[in-house]
Amino acid sequence: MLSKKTRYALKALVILGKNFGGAPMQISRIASEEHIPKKFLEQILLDLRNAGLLYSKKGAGGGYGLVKDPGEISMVQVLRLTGGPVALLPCVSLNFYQKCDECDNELTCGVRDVFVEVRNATVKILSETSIADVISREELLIKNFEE
Amino acid sequence: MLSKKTRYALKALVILGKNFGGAPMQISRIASEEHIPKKFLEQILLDLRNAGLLYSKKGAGGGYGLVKDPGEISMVQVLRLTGGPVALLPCVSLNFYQKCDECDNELTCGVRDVFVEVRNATVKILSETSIADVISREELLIKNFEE
DNA sequence: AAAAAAGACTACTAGTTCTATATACTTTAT
DNA sequence: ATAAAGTATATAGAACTAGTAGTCTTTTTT
Repeated sequence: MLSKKTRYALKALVILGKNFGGAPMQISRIASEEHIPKKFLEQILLDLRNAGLLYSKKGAGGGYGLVKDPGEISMVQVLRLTGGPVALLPCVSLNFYQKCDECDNELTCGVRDVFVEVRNATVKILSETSIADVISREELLIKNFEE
Repeated sequence: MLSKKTRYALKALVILGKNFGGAPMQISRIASEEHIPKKFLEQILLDLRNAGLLYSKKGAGGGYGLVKDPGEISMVQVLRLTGGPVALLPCVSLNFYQKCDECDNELTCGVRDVFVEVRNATVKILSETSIADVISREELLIKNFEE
């Protein structure tokens, strides 16, 4: 399961993606539109800014905006930034690897082998999907929903 | 990430799968061979027994064994039994569904749409892979490893 | 220059979940 | 009878998560 932090980050990036090119957007606005606790969102956006995904502007009329085009930000990147390992086992994670201490030899572990496959499938989808893709999926869903 | 409970359950089922048809296997033996805390494993095996996957025999010479052929037990079944939702978002889970409270309309949520795809890919792999498959993968890995 | 708007940063707490252990009990084989 | 083994429940400790609070800094507006 993804943490709320990751979920909120994705939601925020989507709304900022829709706003890309416009004036910076305030934390409080994002928080209220997406029903995210404001103080929590502050921390998350700060992380995303420190990671170079967002710029920020202080003072009146300030706020946050995407640095890059939403098409250049992949979902997998967001998951990793916000601390969510993609893999289901630590011994299978590319970015948060940890040896399973109960395992004698992970190279011959059948369970691990299966979860390598799962991770590959997941990473494929999440690395091929950008924030821009999420936005266009959303538009499509809304269109179909209204019919 | 899967819980240790799920990991241990998978490991135990694999070793019991290798033993399928033989005499029941004691908890303490499984625990020591797989480096799993014995008391913790007790609880896990009990759950798997109550779910109908294992039989147990009390008293001297007792222990646990698989009820069904290892080819009939899928990995996804084990994950669900041991409480691990397969999906990365609660609103996407088939067996542990929960509404995302920050979401206005999940039918038009683009983020959710992507994670439905991820879940489908994961469930496909994990439902097509049985304990018997894990065992044969393991044999293959050992063969390749020894070369 | 003052005030207000907005983000930056750090610390903390409450709650939950996970992992593991402890204790007492029941059944079965010898 | 005794020992081997599973059954069942309770509980403790650790780690993590989510969220809150407070203070500081920067920028704009008046």
